[in-house]
Amino acid sequence: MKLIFVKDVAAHLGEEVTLRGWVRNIRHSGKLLFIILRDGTGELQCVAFQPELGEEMFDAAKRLTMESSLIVTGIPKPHQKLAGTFELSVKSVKSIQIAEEYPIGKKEHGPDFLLSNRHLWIRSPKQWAVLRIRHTVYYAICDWLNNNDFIRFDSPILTPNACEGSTTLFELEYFDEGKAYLSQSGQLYLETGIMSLGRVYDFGPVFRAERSKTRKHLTEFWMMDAEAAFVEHAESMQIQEDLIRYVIRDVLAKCDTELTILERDKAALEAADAPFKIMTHREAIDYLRSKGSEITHGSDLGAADEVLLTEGSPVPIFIEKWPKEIKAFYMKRDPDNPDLVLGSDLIAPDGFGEIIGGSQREDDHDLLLERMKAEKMPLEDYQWFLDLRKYGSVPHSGFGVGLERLVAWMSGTHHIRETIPFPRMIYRIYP
RNA sequence: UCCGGAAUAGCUCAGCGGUAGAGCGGGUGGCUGUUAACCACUAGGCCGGGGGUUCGAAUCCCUCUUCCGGAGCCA
Repeated sequence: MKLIFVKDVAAHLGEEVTLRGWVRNIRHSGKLLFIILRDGTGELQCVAFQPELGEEMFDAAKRLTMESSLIVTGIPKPHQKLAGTFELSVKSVKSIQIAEEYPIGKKEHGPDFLLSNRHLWIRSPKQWAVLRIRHTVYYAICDWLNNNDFIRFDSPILTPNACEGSTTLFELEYFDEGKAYLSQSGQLYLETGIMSLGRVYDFGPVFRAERSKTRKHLTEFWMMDAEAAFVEHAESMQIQEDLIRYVIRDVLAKCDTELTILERDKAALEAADAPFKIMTHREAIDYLRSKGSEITHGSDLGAADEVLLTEGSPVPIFIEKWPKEIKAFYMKRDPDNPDLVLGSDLIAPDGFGEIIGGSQREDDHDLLLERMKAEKMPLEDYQWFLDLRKYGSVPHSGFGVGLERLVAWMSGTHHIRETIPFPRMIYRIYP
């Protein structure tokens, strides 16, 4: 009994093999029975013929229901109807458990029902495909960083203070130390890491207690923050572009089946693997106004503006040099214009929105202190951060990639809630 | 938090003043090539909760609850 996975059937044609998995669907027509088996690596049609299986085993196999678990032995052969694919000629079927009436049917379902059944929904082909793309994107990011001298430097999730001070944090009691908060970004800690390791990154869940209710927001999401010493603004954007283009190529190379299941336009992804556009914030506003937007200079881009801006652009667009008022305290002033900061947002095509936020950091102690005072930040909580500007300060830059948004773009998934196994949103914490 | 929309069978929906419907899923039977298989039969309902209007309400009005979509904030 040779145990194999569905993905490997092509290598075992004509040879008796055993597979284990679940029933995606089952059909029978008299003495013929078709079981669509899935095992995590793929799907395989298993064909059982009553005279070959014997009446007893055939009748037992007919009692399998959708999502029943089973062990099936047979011989892989070319599919009789679909050229280029394979099917299993069944010798024996053994059920492990007969599934009860499965809640998720073959017809469409509403999002509320599916999210309430997320623990089962993840078995569906599109969810399977998205989660596999998530895996590929995650490791592509790590691969690129590891190959470009970045060292993994895990930042804490429990923190004594806010990173940027702007967004609402989840708060909890921390023994006798008072309040602690769930991290919304590991960035400030990463800035300490570069003074030891040169280039560092972290990758983990971060938390925002904002009452955001859009297809681009979760309260718990995964972010990769990278930070590099001696890297200035323009070089940082180049690093971001190289990283994202590597992810695109890796997803195209490894996830062809998944992209097909999701009906993702692969040519559009291929086209995105080209030099990214760079616009200043001022240029972006001018462009948007020329296209009919009501946006004014000095304002942040709304969701509709992001769509309008990237319309017709095959590649993502960097928006750089933002007004200092609407960006975080730690961003470095533009030496050519003190009203601007050397920050950039990377906007993905097709309305998938901002996938990276990055900037060169303020490395001058006094300018940083002045900015923190202006923001009325509790300075005693940030002495360690200010220390970095006292002991060998260097120019440095960093950026944060939102994993789910990147996966949404790669997979062509409209709503970010499908790009993480168990999405956390303001009105949903189950399952 | 604000602005829209929705709630009817397990699921997706139709019905929009006059006896509660379909498809899928479930059950029973039929079929040797099915692809969300097909065919026949069958079970399954406090029409989201509360209040009103009416001879009569799933249907009209008020209210509450829940969910969805969008905005803002951001990745």
